[in-house]
Amino acid sequence: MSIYDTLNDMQKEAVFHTEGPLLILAGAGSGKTRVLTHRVAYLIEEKGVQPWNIMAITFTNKAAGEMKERVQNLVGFGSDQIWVSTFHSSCVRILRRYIDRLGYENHFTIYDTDDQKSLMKDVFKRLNVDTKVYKERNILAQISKAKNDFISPEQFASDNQFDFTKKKVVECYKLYQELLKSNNALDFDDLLVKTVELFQNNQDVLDYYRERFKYIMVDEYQDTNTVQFKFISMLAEEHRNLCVVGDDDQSIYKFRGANIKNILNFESVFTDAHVIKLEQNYRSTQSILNAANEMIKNNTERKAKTLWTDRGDGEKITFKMVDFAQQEAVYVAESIKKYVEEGKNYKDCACLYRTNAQSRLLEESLMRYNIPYKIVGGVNFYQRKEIKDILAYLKTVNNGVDDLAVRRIINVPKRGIGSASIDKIQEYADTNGISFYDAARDERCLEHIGRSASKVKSFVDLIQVLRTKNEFIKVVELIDEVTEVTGYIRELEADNTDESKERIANIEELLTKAVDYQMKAEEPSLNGFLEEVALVADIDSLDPESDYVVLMTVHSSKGLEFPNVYLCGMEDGLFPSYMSISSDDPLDIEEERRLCYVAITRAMDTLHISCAKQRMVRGETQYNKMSRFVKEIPMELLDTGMKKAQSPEKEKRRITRPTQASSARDIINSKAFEPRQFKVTKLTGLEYAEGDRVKHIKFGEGTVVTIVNGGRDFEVTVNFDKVGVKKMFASFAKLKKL
DNA sequence: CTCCTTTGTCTTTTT
DNA sequence: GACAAAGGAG
Repeated sequence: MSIYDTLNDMQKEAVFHTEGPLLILAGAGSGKTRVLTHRVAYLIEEKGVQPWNIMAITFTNKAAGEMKERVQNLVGFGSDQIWVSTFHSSCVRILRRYIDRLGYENHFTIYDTDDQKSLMKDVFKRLNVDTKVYKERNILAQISKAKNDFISPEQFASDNQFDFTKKKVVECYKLYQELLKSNNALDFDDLLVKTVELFQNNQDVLDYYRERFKYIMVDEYQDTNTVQFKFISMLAEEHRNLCVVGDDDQSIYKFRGANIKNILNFESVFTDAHVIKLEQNYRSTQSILNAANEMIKNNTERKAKTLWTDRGDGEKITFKMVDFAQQEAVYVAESIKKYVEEGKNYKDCACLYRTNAQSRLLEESLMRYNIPYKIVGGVNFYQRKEIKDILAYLKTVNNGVDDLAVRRIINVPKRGIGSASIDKIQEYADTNGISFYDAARDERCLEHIGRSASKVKSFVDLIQVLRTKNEFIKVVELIDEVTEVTGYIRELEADNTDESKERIANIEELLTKAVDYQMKAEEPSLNGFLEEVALVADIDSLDPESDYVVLMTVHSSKGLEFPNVYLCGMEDGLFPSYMSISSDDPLDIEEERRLCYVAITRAMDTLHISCAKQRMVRGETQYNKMSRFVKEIPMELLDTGMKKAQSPEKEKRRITRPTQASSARDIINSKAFEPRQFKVTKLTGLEYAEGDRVKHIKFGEGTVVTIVNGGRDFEVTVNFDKVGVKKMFASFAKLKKL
């Protein structure tokens, strides 16, 4: 009996095939992580491969951590020598050692999206770009696309030399790169690009890593882009032991430059590649798989596969259509409540949606029902103002070359250094070819700026003191020092609002993370901390120990599984998104369908699909049809909740019931559970009485005729001047007394 | 220089 | 509808 006996035949084949290129087409839930971990174990224990000769690349830090842990359980000895990490952190590790060969300093900083945007703003200013014509986001997207395809600014220029619309973009790309370099910074895409450049120009470095990584494995291969492909194929070229695992049906990151051809054409690039399909699913019921299979069949660009399981049919998929988006949220909350009352756990439930904006309604509803929840994604912890401010201080202390960071905090908290002074310092820096911080330190520069000079001086002194201290103290203490000396915390405390309290809590959270880092890291350093912080995704913070419902986008849910899944907002225009419907490229819809496939296959036991006829999007009401994807699921797999109705008469009634009333009822019901801490207008005691003049948002002004206490809510009858008598629920009508 | 109001953009998804 | 950026008043 060996550890490999638990694998099925196909999985075994994948594990035992260790030499040469291997493509594993692993359907959702087919145990690909098991295969990967067992393969690592097999390499070490049966093939005598040294652990440090193995590299495994995953998509998220979380996946990397999980894989490490599972390998550890299988192998035990030496597993910490295996290089298990994401593309980005692998590259950072390599670049920290060798990037000086490309003329950067080894302690470079990593720019996130916000930093990129500010830098691009700077570029626009310097190039006199009309912000009415060009958008930072748009230009950055084009640059990112170029980088993902490994196109340098020069190449990009010559590719587009006859395209006048691209002329500005070309200039921006060039200057953007120059500024990044002078700030000693790399953006996310650069991490890959620079590593590949490093390999191309330094044979010795490439040889070193080729020798080191004799066996390479890549997870989520369908989401790799061209640079990433270059990166791994360069590394694997000599030993050719490249094993990639992926599912073309789960390729959902085209917008980020993922090249689905990497997986579809793997066999034509590596002609001797062995291909293995894993189609047995160990996660979901057959009903769920059937739904997923039937839907994904509608895609043209895919390698045919059909998932199956021996788990049995299981329950049908519930489908619920409601009138208003609010009701959908209530429905989900009630359903979760029932689920938990059956003795099950919150943490087994997940609410998935297409866009982050949808989380709000769900959040409010879950709150009312006292259901613990956690939102993944949205505004990333590290994107919050206070966190970015503190980190900018740390960056400035660590590396005064990052102009963005310095400019961000030179007047935070306010110390009387306005934009005029900042501009002057920048000007001085530019003309003398030095960094912003060095300019601020320069006596001669300060002469130009008059009154604020002393203030700039004291800022510089502050940083210098922190720098000196940094030599002796830990990261945690440095953060404490920063928040203390600058008066950052004091200012927030003085504010004493809910918001400022939350900010302080966030800063404390950052301190916890720093302590965490301090204990975990082999050689803790300020630089190391900043680096780790730059590469974490929100999904990495999911804690399997605590019991809460998880809310996230379908994108974030990739690679996860939950016994009970709610798929919300299944409406045409939302999912599939309006963008993909109106696109002239039919492949855009296919990408959405794959996304939907990912969503459905997250579910293990039960899946609930819901949609609303009416919903507010971007401040305007939208009326959407049920998603076309739902229609692609065979009816017999769906439980619409209609069956129990005995007579067709009854059926008809529930459909034609006035929408306002039913929606009001749901909202009232939801309020019955409302714990005290939430600010919702109390139902007892209306601000108006019979005979009062009131105003309704839609019907205009009118006179209250009667108010009837209907138990949970008041039923108000109003005679409106323009539209006549209307009956409505008080909590829903939101009448204002005049 | 700071604070307040107005205006505009966003919403598709993220390492 | 929410939030950031820009513009104007003090």
